[in-house]
Amino acid sequence: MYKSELELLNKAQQLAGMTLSQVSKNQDIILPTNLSKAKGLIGQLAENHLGVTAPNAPEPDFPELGVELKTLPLDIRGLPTESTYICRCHSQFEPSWSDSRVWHKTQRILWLPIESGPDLALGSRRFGLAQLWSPSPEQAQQMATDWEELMEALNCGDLDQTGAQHGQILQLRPKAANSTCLHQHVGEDATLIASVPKGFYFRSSFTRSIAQSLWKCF
Amino acid sequence: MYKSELELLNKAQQLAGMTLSQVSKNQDIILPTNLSKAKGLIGQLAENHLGVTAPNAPEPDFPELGVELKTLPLDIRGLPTESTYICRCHSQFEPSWSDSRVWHKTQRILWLPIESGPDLALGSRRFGLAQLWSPSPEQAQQMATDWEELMEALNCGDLDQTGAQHGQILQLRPKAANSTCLHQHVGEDATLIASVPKGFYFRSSFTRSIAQSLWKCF
DNA sequence: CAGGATCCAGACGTGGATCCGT
DNA sequence: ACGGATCCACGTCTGGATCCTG
Repeated sequence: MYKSELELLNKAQQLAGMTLSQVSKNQDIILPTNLSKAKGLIGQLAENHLGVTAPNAPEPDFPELGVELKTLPLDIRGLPTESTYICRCHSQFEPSWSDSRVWHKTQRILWLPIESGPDLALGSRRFGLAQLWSPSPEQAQQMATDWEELMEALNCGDLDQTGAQHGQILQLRPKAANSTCLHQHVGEDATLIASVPKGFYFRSSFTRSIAQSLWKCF
Repeated sequence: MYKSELELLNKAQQLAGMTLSQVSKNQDIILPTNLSKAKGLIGQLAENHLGVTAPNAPEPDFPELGVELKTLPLDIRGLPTESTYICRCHSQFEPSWSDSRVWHKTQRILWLPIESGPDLALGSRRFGLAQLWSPSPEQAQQMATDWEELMEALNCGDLDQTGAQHGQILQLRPKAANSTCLHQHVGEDATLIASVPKGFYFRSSFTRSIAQSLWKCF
């Protein structure tokens, strides 16, 4: 659909200053009073605006450009307070970092800021100025290290070493309908290990540093 | 749910003589004028009547008994005119016939006859007398041979040898939303092969022979 | 009329994230 | 404020088979 990153960026930057009320009206969508029962709504409004064709695919949102779209909720200080979901962790069939889903999803990201906070009515929240981003070489190196350590711990069955405490940039967190869900995976010695399904996330400390590097000039 | 085959059989035989109108009314379901846009309807009415709990599971409909439910449409002569779907063919992770899904689905079948034919209004079609069935030793042997030949051809990439012409009892046929769907599978030398997703079926000639052996005495 | 093509309902899985107790 | 727990939308897959054309 998009022929270049610039075309995509221009389209995304159209949203700057628009409220969720305006954007949802354009799409004939009625906003709920809060996000508790519609946690992915803002991301989907953004996807709709940009014409993402295969929202649920295990590839970047814009496969032809290799670009992934992420909304980035910012509090009144202009900083993210939450971690950012990247993708599921399956632990199997991922031989190396450079073939991993995490890497493919994070090579090139279109960050779309959105005002957030418990006291801010949904309809009046405004989008900010979208920006394209890639990890710096140092960041990419640290992500690789985090990923390899977490994957090795998983594959060895050291579930102790896979908690949300581990990893400097990446962390593993539960990713399931609820804590009763179990996912089986195969350990190094072919034993079966059951645990709650997990996903890779950017730590909120990392998304905070990204927000500062991108928008501190304003 | 059912404690014995006999209990299940009794429940299924309650349907004998009942029309689709009656059965669908009991379930508050409105019949369409024909099956072209609801091809699985009769099977679902039967499942509902018998209280099948996990209709989409890759196991028999009554796991505690190892029994699979199949409706069997019979024309005015009392013979099936169509093949009977068994299960999908994935070609991988199925080391032997006795561990195969085909075998697990066909060891023990509860056949539920239903009147059929293009000139017979849906609502007036009647169920027949349900009967339990297992393949004879000779039939089981032929099914094993068919399965092994088809699976080997698939795994060698000899797609020519996997058409609906092949197999005396079993046959492979397309099983997909449409012919544009592709399924990747891994050949013996780890090459990737793409083809339309396929399913295992009983040939109509085989279901005809079953119908005769079961009901010729009436 | 054999064999390839197709259709629906409902379960399941993935991507979208935020919620909320300690 | 950390980190475990949870919620929605919707695309995909599976099981239910019959349709339909050469």
